[in-house]
Amino acid sequence: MPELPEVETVARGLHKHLAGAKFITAAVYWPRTVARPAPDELRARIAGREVKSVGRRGKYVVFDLDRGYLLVHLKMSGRLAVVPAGQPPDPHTRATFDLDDGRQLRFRDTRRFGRVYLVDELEEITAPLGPEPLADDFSPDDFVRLLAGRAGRLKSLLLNQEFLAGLGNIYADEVLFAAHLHPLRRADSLTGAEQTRLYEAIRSVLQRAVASGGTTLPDRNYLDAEGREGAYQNEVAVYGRKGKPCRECGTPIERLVIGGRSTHFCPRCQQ
DNA sequence: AAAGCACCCTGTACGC
DNA sequence: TGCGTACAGGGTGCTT
Repeated sequence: MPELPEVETVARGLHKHLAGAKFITAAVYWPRTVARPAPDELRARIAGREVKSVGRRGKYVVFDLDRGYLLVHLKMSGRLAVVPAGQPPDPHTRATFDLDDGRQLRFRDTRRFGRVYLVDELEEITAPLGPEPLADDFSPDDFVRLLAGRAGRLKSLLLNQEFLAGLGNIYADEVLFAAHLHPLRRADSLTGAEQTRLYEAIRSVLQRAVASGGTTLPDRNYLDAEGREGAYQNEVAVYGRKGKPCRECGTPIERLVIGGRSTHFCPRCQQ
């Protein structure tokens, strides 16, 4: 499931291959994949657009074009890859973008939840997003201010992209374990020390996961732009480990559902 | 502000 | 072996 570290890894891989490349046309095989504008209009407007750089905002892959932005949200199963000219089509391809050198950017997405956007201004899509947790200027004080007045459960809050951009179900659970905080804790009940611990956990878990190239679980729903697996699955402490011993204290990991999302935690380490 | 839920989808795990 | 069903996930939109 692509979250911040996976999207970051994909964006870096794409930047390597696409910086300076020029689109000539696009094809849309599943119309709903293109959220805006209409698929026909996207095809017309992408022609001649050059990729200045590829980056990330929250869980969106952002193609910074010479005019406007192409954004892709991978959701559950989306994958982006650049393939050589003439490569035979593969299953679940929802949209393709032809480059003027013959190569092709492909968007595959088995579950069809992923979305593509072509907009003039980045903010048209990213305005509701909270801050970037790994930004250099995201300070502990910023985080404390963000928490102020939040009465919800920590797990739900971490998943809220308007609170903080980029965490998904896996890393939210990993962050709470690293911070030794119970997922059902109310955000406004944290002591100063706990707020700091949570801030540090968010930063360190995400940094380590980016350094590992993300998490590829056994379902292999995530592969980077080059088709490689991540390595952070080897460091996962709680996610998907229900019943297995906590790596710190040996207590069996428990699972409960919060806000409709499965949540994994150590009942001893996260009181 | 927060919580709960249906919805969008499909591959997979499970029970019979 | 083969079938049907439940479930997982991120995000949106709706209701309470």
